[in-house]
Amino acid sequence: MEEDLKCTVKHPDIIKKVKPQMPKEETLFDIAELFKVFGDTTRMKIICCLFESEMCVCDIAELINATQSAVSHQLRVLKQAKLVKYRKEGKVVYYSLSDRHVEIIFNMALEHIQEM
Amino acid sequence: MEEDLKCTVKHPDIIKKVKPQMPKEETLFDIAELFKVFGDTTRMKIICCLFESEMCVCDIAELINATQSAVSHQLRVLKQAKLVKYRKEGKVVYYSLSDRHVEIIFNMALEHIQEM
DNA sequence: TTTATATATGAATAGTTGTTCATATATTCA
DNA sequence: TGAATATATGAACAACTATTCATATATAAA
Repeated sequence: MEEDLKCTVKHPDIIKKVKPQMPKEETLFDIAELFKVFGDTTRMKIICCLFESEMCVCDIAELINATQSAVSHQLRVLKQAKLVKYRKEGKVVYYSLSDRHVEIIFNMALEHIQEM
Repeated sequence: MEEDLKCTVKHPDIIKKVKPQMPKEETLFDIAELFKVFGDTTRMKIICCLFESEMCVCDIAELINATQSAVSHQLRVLKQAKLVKYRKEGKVVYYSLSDRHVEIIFNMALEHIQEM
């Protein structure tokens, strides 16, 4: 039941300077939530499909070799994060990226990966 | 034990066009892994601390109000993802961002959040 | 209205992950 | 050498998440 030993602060001046520059707790939470959505291979694949054009659920499933159900569940997550939008045409639902940010964020990560 | 019903492909032409443009499985996996690292509030806070200047473990812990142990564990994750680097000075270990990409990716996400 | 098909969704499960606690290691100083 | 301090790390646990299976809903066509 030992508490985690606290080290003593080394640079109170730096802490004092950095503290007010930190984004709000809520903002950091939202950003982490957004990245969480990107942080899954299935969702990443879905996003990549949509770089080219809108696509319906069953074509996505076929393309990334996943079940319709899995794709549908993940599309819901992407929809909630406002990363994709959709339109219905009869029975078929077409999904597409909701804005260009998604691709920019993706490419930035790709660059980082490739430099490592 | 019913298999997930497969829908029939709607647009074989689109699939044929998109398929070769998809990044390699391995690349997508790596990118998702990278985003996973960003997808945690504690790690996000640590990263934000380091935008301003290098910082030692106990100052980070104090600044984001977390235990030394939690910070240390998360710094290891960030280190493994090559998002931070460190230098040792006696007992004290100073961490800093390993490149500017981190800040760019962060800002892109911030923009996305703020437009929603 | 019945049948077939596209998509969505609830529940269960297995796997993953973050924190905590306890302790190890490394370094400095007396 | 011994005490104090900074950091790292292993194990355990709780919380979360992605997939699967089963089924519901919605639309179209016969």
